[in-house]
Amino acid sequence: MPELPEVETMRRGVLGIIGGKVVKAERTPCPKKPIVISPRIDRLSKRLVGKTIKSVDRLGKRVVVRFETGDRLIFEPRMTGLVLISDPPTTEHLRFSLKLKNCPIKKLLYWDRRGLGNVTLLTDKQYQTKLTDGKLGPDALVVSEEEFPQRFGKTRRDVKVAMLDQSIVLGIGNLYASEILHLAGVHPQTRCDLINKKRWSLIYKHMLDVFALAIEYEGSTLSDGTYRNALNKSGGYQNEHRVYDREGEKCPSCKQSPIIRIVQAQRATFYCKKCQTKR
DNA sequence: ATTAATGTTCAGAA
DNA sequence: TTTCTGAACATTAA
Repeated sequence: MPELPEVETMRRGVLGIIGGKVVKAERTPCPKKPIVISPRIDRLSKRLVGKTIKSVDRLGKRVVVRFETGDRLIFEPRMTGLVLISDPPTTEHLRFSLKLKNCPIKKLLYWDRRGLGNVTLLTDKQYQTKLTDGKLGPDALVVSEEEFPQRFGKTRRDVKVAMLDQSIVLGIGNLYASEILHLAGVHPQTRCDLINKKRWSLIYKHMLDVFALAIEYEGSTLSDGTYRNALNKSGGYQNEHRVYDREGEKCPSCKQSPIIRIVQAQRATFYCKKCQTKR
Protein backbone atom coordinates (compact mmCIF):
# COMPACT_ATOMS: atom_id res chain seq x y z
CA MET A 1 0.00 0.00 0.00
CA PRO A 2 2.84 2.37 -0.03
CA GLU A 3 1.58 5.94 -0.31
CA LEU A 4 3.64 9.09 0.02
CA PRO A 5 4.76 8.65 3.68
CA GLU A 6 5.77 5.02 3.18
CA VAL A 7 7.68 5.75 -0.02
CA GLU A 8 9.37 8.75 1.61
CA THR A 9 10.41 6.45 4.47
CA MET A 10 11.90 4.02 1.96
CA ARG A 11 13.77 6.89 0.32
CA ARG A 12 15.23 8.09 3.60
CA GLY A 13 16.17 4.57 4.53
CA VAL A 14 18.37 4.11 1.48
CA LEU A 15 20.05 7.55 1.36
CA GLY A 16 23.30 5.85 2.37
CA ILE A 17 23.68 4.43 -1.13
CA ILE A 18 24.56 7.89 -2.45
CA GLY A 19 28.12 7.88 -3.71
CA GLY A 20 28.04 4.14 -4.21
CA LYS A 21 29.17 2.59 -7.47
CA VAL A 22 27.23 -0.24 -9.08
CA VAL A 23 29.10 -3.54 -9.20
CA LYS A 24 26.24 -5.69 -10.39
CA ALA A 25 22.55 -5.32 -11.24
CA GLU A 26 20.51 -8.47 -11.37
CA ARG A 27 17.04 -9.88 -11.57
CA THR A 28 16.99 -12.25 -8.65
CA PRO A 29 15.68 -15.76 -9.16
CA CYS A 30 11.99 -15.73 -8.39
CA PRO A 31 10.07 -18.97 -9.03
CA LYS A 32 6.78 -17.24 -9.81
CA LYS A 33 6.01 -14.84 -12.61
CA PRO A 34 8.64 -12.08 -12.67
CA ILE A 35 7.87 -8.39 -12.24
CA VAL A 36 8.30 -5.91 -15.06
CA ILE A 37 11.86 -4.66 -15.31
CA SER A 38 12.58 -2.34 -18.20
CA PRO A 39 14.66 -2.24 -20.20
CA ARG A 40 15.56 -5.94 -20.14
CA ILE A 41 17.89 -6.77 -17.27
CA ASP A 42 20.98 -7.26 -19.46
CA ARG A 43 20.66 -3.85 -21.09
CA LEU A 44 19.76 -2.20 -17.82
CA SER A 45 22.79 -3.78 -16.21
CA LYS A 46 25.10 -2.63 -18.99
CA ARG A 47 24.02 0.97 -18.43
CA LEU A 48 24.44 0.85 -14.66
CA VAL A 49 27.57 -1.15 -13.90
CA GLY A 50 30.43 1.14 -12.92
CA LYS A 51 28.16 4.17 -12.52
CA THR A 52 27.91 6.30 -9.39
CA ILE A 53 24.70 7.21 -7.55
CA LYS A 54 24.21 10.95 -7.22
CA SER A 55 20.91 11.20 -5.34
CA VAL A 56 17.87 9.36 -4.09
CA ASP A 57 14.63 11.26 -4.58
CA ARG A 58 10.94 10.59 -4.38
CA LEU A 59 8.24 11.51 -6.86
CA GLY A 60 4.77 10.75 -5.53
CA LYS A 61 4.78 7.04 -4.77
CA ARG A 62 8.04 6.30 -6.61
CA VAL A 63 11.64 6.12 -5.38
CA VAL A 64 14.03 7.69 -7.91
CA VAL A 65 17.76 6.82 -7.89
CA ARG A 66 19.76 9.24 -10.04
CA PHE A 67 23.11 8.31 -11.57
CA GLU A 68 26.04 10.40 -12.77
CA THR A 69 24.93 9.70 -16.33
CA GLY A 70 21.53 11.30 -15.76
CA ASP A 71 19.91 7.87 -15.92
CA ARG A 72 17.26 7.33 -13.26
CA LEU A 73 16.37 3.98 -11.74
CA ILE A 74 12.77 4.12 -10.63
CA PHE A 75 11.12 1.82 -8.12
CA GLU A 76 7.33 1.82 -8.19
CA PRO A 77 6.15 -0.44 -5.34
CA ARG A 78 2.41 -0.28 -6.14
CA MET A 79 0.70 -2.63 -3.66
CA THR A 80 3.36 -4.72 -1.96
CA GLY A 81 6.76 -3.54 -3.15
CA LEU A 82 9.60 -2.64 -0.79
CA VAL A 83 12.97 -0.95 -1.36
CA LEU A 84 15.36 -2.41 1.19
CA ILE A 85 18.95 -2.37 2.35
CA SER A 86 18.53 -5.28 4.76
CA ASP A 87 17.40 -8.86 4.42
CA PRO A 88 13.91 -9.01 2.87
CA PRO A 89 10.81 -10.41 4.63
CA THR A 90 11.00 -13.56 2.47
CA THR A 91 13.60 -14.78 0.05
CA GLU A 92 11.19 -16.06 -2.57
CA HIS A 93 9.74 -12.65 -3.40
CA LEU A 94 13.01 -10.82 -3.84
CA ARG A 95 12.89 -9.44 -7.39
CA PHE A 96 15.89 -7.24 -8.08
CA SER A 97 19.22 -6.32 -6.51
CA LEU A 98 22.03 -3.81 -6.99
CA LYS A 99 25.43 -4.67 -5.61
CA LEU A 100 27.37 -1.54 -4.59
CA LYS A 101 30.85 -0.49 -3.55
CA ASN A 102 32.43 2.75 -2.28
CA CYS A 103 29.59 3.29 0.20
CA PRO A 104 28.46 1.87 3.55
CA ILE A 105 25.57 0.01 1.93
CA LYS A 106 26.57 -2.99 -0.13
CA LYS A 107 23.22 -3.97 -1.59
CA LEU A 108 19.98 -2.33 -2.59
CA LEU A 109 17.03 -4.70 -2.92
CA TYR A 110 13.59 -4.61 -4.42
CA TRP A 111 11.15 -7.08 -2.88
CA ASP A 112 7.52 -7.47 -3.94
CA ARG A 113 5.14 -10.14 -2.64
CA ARG A 114 2.39 -9.70 -5.18
CA GLY A 115 4.68 -8.48 -7.88
CA LEU A 116 2.46 -5.69 -9.20
CA GLY A 117 5.23 -3.12 -8.91
CA ASN A 118 8.01 -2.41 -11.35
CA VAL A 119 11.61 -1.27 -11.77
CA THR A 120 12.39 1.06 -14.65
CA LEU A 121 15.55 2.72 -15.93
CA LEU A 122 14.92 6.00 -17.75
CA THR A 123 17.31 8.41 -19.41
CA ASP A 124 17.24 11.99 -18.19
CA LYS A 125 15.10 12.94 -21.15
CA GLN A 126 12.68 10.05 -20.74
CA TYR A 127 12.31 10.94 -17.07
CA GLN A 128 11.43 14.53 -17.86
CA THR A 129 8.80 13.62 -20.42
CA LYS A 130 7.33 10.52 -18.83
CA LEU A 131 7.19 11.52 -15.19
CA THR A 132 7.40 15.27 -14.97
CA ASP A 133 5.13 16.26 -17.83
CA GLY A 134 1.36 16.72 -17.99
CA LYS A 135 0.23 13.18 -17.21
CA LEU A 136 1.15 13.40 -13.57
CA GLY A 137 0.43 16.18 -11.11
CA PRO A 138 2.99 17.85 -8.85
CA ASP A 139 4.05 16.06 -5.69
CA ALA A 140 1.76 16.64 -2.71
CA LEU A 141 4.65 18.07 -0.67
CA VAL A 142 5.62 20.48 -3.44
CA VAL A 143 2.30 21.83 -4.75
CA SER A 144 1.44 25.30 -3.43
CA GLU A 145 -1.67 26.26 -1.52
CA GLU A 146 -2.87 28.31 -4.50
CA GLU A 147 -2.25 25.63 -7.10
CA PHE A 148 -3.80 22.86 -5.03
CA PRO A 149 -7.48 23.80 -5.49
CA GLN A 150 -6.84 24.97 -9.03
CA ARG A 151 -5.66 21.51 -10.00
CA PHE A 152 -8.93 19.96 -8.86
CA GLY A 153 -10.61 22.56 -11.04
CA LYS A 154 -14.33 22.37 -11.41
CA THR A 155 -14.68 18.64 -11.74
CA ARG A 156 -17.89 17.23 -10.32
CA ARG A 157 -16.25 14.08 -9.03
CA ASP A 158 -16.33 13.25 -5.32
CA VAL A 159 -13.41 14.90 -3.57
CA LYS A 160 -12.14 11.63 -2.10
CA VAL A 161 -12.06 9.98 -5.50
CA ALA A 162 -10.32 12.97 -7.11
CA MET A 163 -7.68 13.00 -4.35
CA LEU A 164 -6.58 9.53 -5.47
CA ASP A 165 -6.13 10.74 -9.06
CA GLN A 166 -2.38 10.98 -9.60
CA SER A 167 -2.81 13.34 -12.55
CA ILE A 168 -4.07 15.97 -10.08
CA VAL A 169 -1.65 15.60 -7.16
CA LEU A 170 0.96 12.88 -6.62
CA GLY A 171 1.20 10.82 -3.48
CA ILE A 172 -2.24 10.63 -1.86
CA GLY A 173 -3.60 7.10 -1.63
CA ASN A 174 -6.69 5.43 -0.24
CA LEU A 175 -5.68 5.38 3.40
CA TYR A 176 -4.47 8.95 3.75
CA ALA A 177 -7.35 10.41 1.72
CA SER A 178 -9.78 9.29 4.44
CA GLU A 179 -7.52 10.55 7.21
CA ILE A 180 -7.03 13.98 5.59
CA LEU A 181 -10.73 14.53 4.93
CA HIS A 182 -11.64 13.59 8.48
CA LEU A 183 -9.26 16.16 9.93
CA ALA A 184 -10.47 18.76 7.45
CA GLY A 185 -14.13 18.04 8.29
CA VAL A 186 -15.01 17.52 4.65
CA HIS A 187 -17.45 14.79 3.62
CA PRO A 188 -15.75 12.37 1.18
CA GLN A 189 -18.71 12.53 -1.20
CA THR A 190 -18.54 16.31 -1.60
CA ARG A 191 -18.33 17.37 -5.24
CA CYS A 192 -15.05 19.15 -5.97
CA ASP A 193 -16.79 22.01 -7.75
CA LEU A 194 -18.83 22.77 -4.63
CA ILE A 195 -15.87 23.16 -2.28
CA ASN A 196 -14.98 26.75 -1.46
CA LYS A 197 -11.52 28.22 -1.10
CA LYS A 198 -11.53 28.10 2.66
CA ARG A 199 -12.29 24.40 2.70
CA TRP A 200 -9.62 23.65 0.08
CA SER A 201 -7.14 25.40 2.37
CA LEU A 202 -8.22 23.14 5.22
CA ILE A 203 -7.76 20.04 3.07
CA TYR A 204 -4.35 21.29 1.93
CA LYS A 205 -3.19 22.13 5.43
CA HIS A 206 -4.25 18.78 6.86
CA MET A 207 -2.71 16.95 3.94
CA LEU A 208 0.67 18.47 4.82
CA ASP A 209 0.15 17.82 8.55
CA VAL A 210 -0.89 14.20 8.10
CA PHE A 211 1.98 13.46 5.73
CA ALA A 212 4.54 15.15 8.00
CA LEU A 213 3.37 13.16 11.02
CA ALA A 214 3.05 9.90 9.11
CA ILE A 215 6.62 10.32 7.82
CA GLU A 216 7.78 10.87 11.41
CA TYR A 217 6.12 7.59 12.34
CA GLU A 218 7.71 5.94 9.30
CA GLY A 219 4.42 5.16 7.59
CA SER A 220 1.55 2.78 8.27
CA THR A 221 1.93 -0.97 8.44
CA LEU A 222 -1.57 -2.42 8.03
CA SER A 223 -2.81 -5.64 9.54
CA ASP A 224 -1.38 -7.69 6.71
CA GLY A 225 2.06 -6.50 7.83
CA THR A 226 3.42 -6.06 4.34
CA TYR A 227 4.81 -2.55 4.53
CA ARG A 228 8.25 -2.23 6.15
CA ASN A 229 10.91 0.44 6.07
CA ALA A 230 14.28 -0.04 4.39
CA LEU A 231 15.51 -1.98 7.42
CA ASN A 232 12.50 -4.34 7.33
CA LYS A 233 10.91 -2.67 10.37
CA SER A 234 7.19 -1.87 10.76
CA GLY A 235 5.87 1.67 10.56
CA GLY A 236 3.99 3.21 13.49
CA TYR A 237 1.36 5.50 12.04
CA GLN A 238 -1.32 2.79 11.90
CA ASN A 239 -1.88 3.39 15.62
CA GLU A 240 -2.66 7.04 14.89
CA HIS A 241 -5.33 6.37 12.28
CA ARG A 242 -8.48 8.28 13.12
CA VAL A 243 -10.91 6.63 10.72
CA TYR A 244 -9.14 4.27 8.34
CA ASP A 245 -10.23 0.68 8.99
CA ARG A 246 -12.06 1.80 12.14
CA GLU A 247 -15.64 1.13 11.07
CA GLY A 248 -18.01 1.13 14.05
CA GLU A 249 -15.55 2.75 16.46
CA LYS A 250 -16.48 6.10 18.00
CA CYS A 251 -15.18 9.10 16.09
CA PRO A 252 -12.09 10.49 17.84
CA SER A 253 -13.34 14.07 17.29
CA CYS A 254 -16.97 14.09 18.45
CA LYS A 255 -16.66 10.88 20.49
CA GLN A 256 -20.28 10.10 19.63
CA SER A 257 -20.86 9.16 16.02
CA PRO A 258 -19.55 5.78 14.83
CA ILE A 259 -17.10 5.69 11.91
CA ILE A 260 -18.93 4.80 8.71
CA ARG A 261 -17.51 2.71 5.88
CA ILE A 262 -18.69 3.34 2.33
CA VAL A 263 -17.36 2.37 -1.09
CA GLN A 264 -16.33 4.98 -3.66
CA ALA A 265 -14.84 3.96 -6.99
CA GLN A 266 -14.55 0.41 -5.63
CA ARG A 267 -12.36 1.55 -2.75
CA ALA A 268 -13.23 1.70 0.94
CA THR A 269 -13.78 5.14 2.46
CA PHE A 270 -14.10 5.82 6.19
CA TYR A 271 -15.62 8.95 7.71
CA CYS A 272 -17.69 10.48 10.49
CA LYS A 273 -21.22 11.54 9.59
CA LYS A 274 -21.28 14.20 12.26
CA CYS A 275 -17.86 15.79 11.81
CA GLN A 276 -17.61 15.71 8.03
CA THR A 277 -20.01 17.86 6.04
CA LYS A 278 -20.58 18.82 2.44
CA ARG A 279 -20.41 22.54 3.05
C1' DA B 1 -14.42 -22.03 -1.81
C1' DT B 2 -15.05 -17.18 -1.86
C1' DT B 3 -13.84 -12.50 -0.84
C1' DA B 4 -11.24 -8.47 0.01
C1' DA B 5 -7.03 -5.80 0.44
C1' DT B 6 -3.14 -0.91 0.04
C1' DG B 7 -2.10 0.92 -6.54
C1' DT B 8 -2.30 1.72 -11.46
C1' DT B 9 -4.03 1.43 -16.09
C1' DC B 10 -7.00 0.44 -19.73
C1' DA B 11 -11.20 -0.60 -22.37
C1' DG B 12 -15.75 0.36 -22.90
C1' DA B 13 -20.09 2.15 -21.45
C1' DA B 14 -23.14 5.74 -19.70
C1' DT C 1 -16.12 15.59 -23.12
C1' DT C 2 -16.56 13.72 -18.54
C1' DT C 3 -17.36 10.27 -15.49
C1' DC C 4 -18.03 5.65 -14.05
C1' DT C 5 -17.41 0.51 -14.04
C1' DG C 6 -15.04 -3.58 -14.35
C1' DA C 7 -11.14 -6.13 -15.25
C1' DA C 8 -6.37 -7.09 -15.12
C1' DC C 9 -1.93 -7.75 -12.73
C1' DA C 10 -0.49 -11.89 -8.24
C1' DT C 11 -0.71 -13.11 -3.49
C1' DT C 12 -2.42 -14.25 0.90
C1' DA C 13 -5.27 -14.14 4.94
C1' DA C 14 -9.78 -14.33 6.77
